[in-house]
Amino acid sequence: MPKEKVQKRATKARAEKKKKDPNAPKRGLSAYMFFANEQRENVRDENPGISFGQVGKVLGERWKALNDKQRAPYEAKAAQDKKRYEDEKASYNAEAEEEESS
DNA sequence: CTGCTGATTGTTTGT
DNA sequence: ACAAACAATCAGCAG
Repeated sequence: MPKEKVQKRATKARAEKKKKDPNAPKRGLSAYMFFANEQRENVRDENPGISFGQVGKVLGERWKALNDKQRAPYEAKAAQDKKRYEDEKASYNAEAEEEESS
């Protein structure tokens, strides 16, 4: 039984308001982002002139259409991107510590 | 120790 | 510049 995850997001609105972190270490991207970067061209190429709504949906379908192996490269990228985020977090931690020290 | 939540990431298109 | 569908994420916090 999947837990009803009511994901309510408002994009930038959150970053603008809700002040949580001093330097906000923004996490890394997600497999979808890398996958979209490659597929977006392919999808639009097969669906010339389709609107964002169609592309977005079709894109998602294709994403899952891939096997774990196909997503592997994207997940791998996501993993690497996450590492990048780790660096931000590191700086964020250092800064937070410094601030505390100060 | 475990799980939940929130914030975030990038694409497309349109105004 | 931002809004939403599309999907992943996953880090930090709390009981």
